[in-house]
Amino acid sequence: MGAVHPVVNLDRPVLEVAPTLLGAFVEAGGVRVRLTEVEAYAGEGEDPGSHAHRGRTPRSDIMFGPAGRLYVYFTYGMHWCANVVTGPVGEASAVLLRAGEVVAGLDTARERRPRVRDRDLCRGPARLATALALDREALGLDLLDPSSPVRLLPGPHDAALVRTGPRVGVAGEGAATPWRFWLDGEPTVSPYRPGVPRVRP
DNA sequence: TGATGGATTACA
DNA sequence: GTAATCCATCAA
Repeated sequence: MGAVHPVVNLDRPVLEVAPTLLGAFVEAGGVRVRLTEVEAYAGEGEDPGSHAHRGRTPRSDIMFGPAGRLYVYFTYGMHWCANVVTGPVGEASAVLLRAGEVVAGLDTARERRPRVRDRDLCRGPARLATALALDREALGLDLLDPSSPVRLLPGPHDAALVRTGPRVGVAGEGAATPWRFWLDGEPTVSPYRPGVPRVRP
């Protein structure tokens, strides 16, 4: 069964779910993070920036599964990034956890990310995954299961502070959609960097 | 089977 | 500004 008290109903369109995750907590590896920045990624054919754009593959498979699962992927040969799967089974979508504020387990987070200021501990998707010790081991975990090693917990959400804009690092058609959401005034929100358009020789 | 480039980060 | 550094995906 699903969660007794889901933080939000994740089994809805990703664009509705994504902004409501701001202010919620993710807890893993002894660290709790308050989410300040996320991005929505939709499914097959709808979103050129999505891993599921070209349909179901071994990697994107989990995005087609039930909402509330953790999707972690490896990129640039060294980094892990974490997503929350959303929407009904058969429809691929997920929310990338881009940044947050460490609100518990600060010492542990500092050990995992030495030599950076506290506000930079989770300021970026791969940094957030590192601070929470998320990697392939966490792929597919149920975030709504209270006994899960990685959990999504309700937190105060102020809709008036939500801002939107284009996603970071997404180029091409997918760059036009303002599917990045963040909380205004939060120092932990990552700096914006436009996607580099793919150039053909 | 080989080529390509990435939802990034740290450091010069 | 650019090196680091695997692997999913795709073309053949």
